[in-house]
Amino acid sequence: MPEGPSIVILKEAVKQFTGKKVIAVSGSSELDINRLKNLIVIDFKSWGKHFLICFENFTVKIHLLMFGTYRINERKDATPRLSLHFDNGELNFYTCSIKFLEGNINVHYDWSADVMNKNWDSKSAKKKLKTVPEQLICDTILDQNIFSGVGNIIKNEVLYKTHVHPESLTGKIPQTILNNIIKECSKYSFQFLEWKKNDELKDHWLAHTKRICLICNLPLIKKQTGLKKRRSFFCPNCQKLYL
DNA sequence: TATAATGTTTGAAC
DNA sequence: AGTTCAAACATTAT
Repeated sequence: MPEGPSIVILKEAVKQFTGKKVIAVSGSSELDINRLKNLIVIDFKSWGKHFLICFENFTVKIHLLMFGTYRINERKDATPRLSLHFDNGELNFYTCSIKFLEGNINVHYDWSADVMNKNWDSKSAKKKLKTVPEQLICDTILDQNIFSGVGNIIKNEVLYKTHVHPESLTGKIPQTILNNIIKECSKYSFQFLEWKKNDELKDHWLAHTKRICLICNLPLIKKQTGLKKRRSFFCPNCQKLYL
């Protein structure tokens, strides 16, 4: 379900509750979620895959992990982890991780790391890349402190589009190529957003889950790569291995 | 039907 | 002490 763009869709979908008071709270969360009752939602934000419900003195951080879902003004046939009721509707979250972040939200996040944030800073990402030259690029791209919001699908597509082998060493990739990877991580996330909204995301996949390279017609390799051991789909012929 | 997958944290084991 | 790795949390498409 959730890479960064999916959380942006969620954020846009709940705008109707901004400025509204929470009139009822329920859910299976182990946290003291009753503290939300009668509080006013100041804002909804996101940082990569984190969905943030901001109140005056603290923020609720929701992470959908791999299988999390939500419903707006609807319910699933399951117990919500968190359910918020407003006078104009309800917001239900299922199978997610919930945490409280105390105080000013800006203290908790580096907004420049989020590839979809207006403060996204590619130069800052570039500096961070320089600190991990020995790391495989497939792991580096999934590092949420560098490319917050980028998930495994985006990783595979960006590496295919930039012709870089996922097992390349970050520090051995030429600067121009690295710049292109950084740019694509953000650019592809916004394309992902539009395609997802139109329910046509999979139609645009060039490498992810694919078997044949569109460029050379040879079979793509499917392999768990890097320390993160996430699956990569790549063409060893068209994607250069930098070592 | 069994498997694997858009993810992350935690804590045991080494 | 640093690393590596499995477990845990589930759900759903193939």
